[in-house]
Amino acid sequence: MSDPLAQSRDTYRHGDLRSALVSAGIEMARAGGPDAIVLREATRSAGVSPNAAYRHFADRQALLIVVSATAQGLVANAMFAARAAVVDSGDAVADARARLRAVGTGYLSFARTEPGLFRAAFTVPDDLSRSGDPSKAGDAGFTPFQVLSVTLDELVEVGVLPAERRPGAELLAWASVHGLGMLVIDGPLRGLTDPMIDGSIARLLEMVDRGL
Amino acid sequence: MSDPLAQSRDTYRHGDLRSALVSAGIEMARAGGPDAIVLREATRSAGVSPNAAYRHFADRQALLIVVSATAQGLVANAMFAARAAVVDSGDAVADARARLRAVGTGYLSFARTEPGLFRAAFTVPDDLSRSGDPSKAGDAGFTPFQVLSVTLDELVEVGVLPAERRPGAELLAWASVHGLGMLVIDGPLRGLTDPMIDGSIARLLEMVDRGL
DNA sequence: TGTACATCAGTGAACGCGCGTTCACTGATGTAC
DNA sequence: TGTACATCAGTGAACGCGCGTTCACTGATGTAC
Repeated sequence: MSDPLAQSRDTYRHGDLRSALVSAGIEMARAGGPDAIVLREATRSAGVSPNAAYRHFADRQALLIVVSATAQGLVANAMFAARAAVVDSGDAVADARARLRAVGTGYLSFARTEPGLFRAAFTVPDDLSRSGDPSKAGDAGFTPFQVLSVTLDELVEVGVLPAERRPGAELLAWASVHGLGMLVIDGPLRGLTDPMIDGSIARLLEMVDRGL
Repeated sequence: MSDPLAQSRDTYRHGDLRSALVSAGIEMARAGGPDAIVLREATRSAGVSPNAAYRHFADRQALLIVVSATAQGLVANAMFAARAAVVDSGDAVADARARLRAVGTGYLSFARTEPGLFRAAFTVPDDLSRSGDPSKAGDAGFTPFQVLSVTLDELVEVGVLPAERRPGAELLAWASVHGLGMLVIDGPLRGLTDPMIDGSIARLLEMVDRGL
């Protein structure tokens, strides 16, 4: 538009096709979850021929994995932001517990406002062995798992969580919150009203706090 | 084979095409989850033309809903059986708690041994308003939700669970266990070894028991 | 008991669809001399 | 500074695929008289 030299080269030498495809994938996932990620559609919205995608991804699955990792980064952002929004009360114990609740709330808010991305993030072939993988980190550089981890560490430091119960505690907290998310966005609890969901979240987080 | 009159009539007047399609759907879901349920494949395995399905189901989605309900019945069976397998110790309190753990264990055993059916059961458009729907009941006539409910009721009767915490307790227990199941079969915890999973299940159920 | 007939569970053929992926290619770019 | 050339990100065309769904139909069955 501004550069007279750049004419029929808009698609040739796209510039950053890889990330354009990932962005398109994210938008498709947002709208319909991981199954809605369509390779051809991604190339279409990048203004490129269908097979151009194969310069950057081995196949559809490869794109899907990157989109999933990116979505995990977005979840991490939401968790991190919710954590950061907890204001210091001066009571270290209360604050640490409030931060754990905030992390859970952030996770579930994300699930509810972006169910498609949530499912894309956590419903794709890939395992915990890579849960520290930087590709899944958000802006702050943490993965969802790591945000939860540091929050639990603080509970130990502050003396709320006995050190011997700390190992593996991520799984317990994560499972509870994740299950509620899945039941609510994709499962049999889909019919719950917002206030009912809010109430359930609060009670669930209480249960985790008490039971950890 | 035995009846000489029944020759070219094997497909004409199939007899019970509807349930043959549901059975085929169950097998497909078993192998690959709800997305693997293919209408044409169901008619193929029933030995019938593709459009014959439309005599019994409005569309693919209608079959899917029935298959999902059937799968929920199978989950209910697993939960009920696990519950029934708890032997009376004479200590009513201990027994009630053991039954809750058994229900959770049964649920997660099902998830692990039949991940495809598990996902078909709980990942399909349908909501809690129908969670008492008989179509989702197993052999004993209970839905998964109902098996959990009666088990929680017993905890109240026995005095373990304060009555004021009873309402909505299903959601808390269900969410925790469901989340672990999803993370393990379909999510980032897929890489966990069986012993690790067993350990997590035990700890999760402890947490629920303590936190409810 | 026998016959006419309505019912309705199945057939056969076709539709439009869009997907993922492969092939041999082209031509703009950056690099070595 | 200019030229030859290798690189490699894109093109264009095609493939095979199987899906869900609709249409007008047929003929076995059960029912009414």
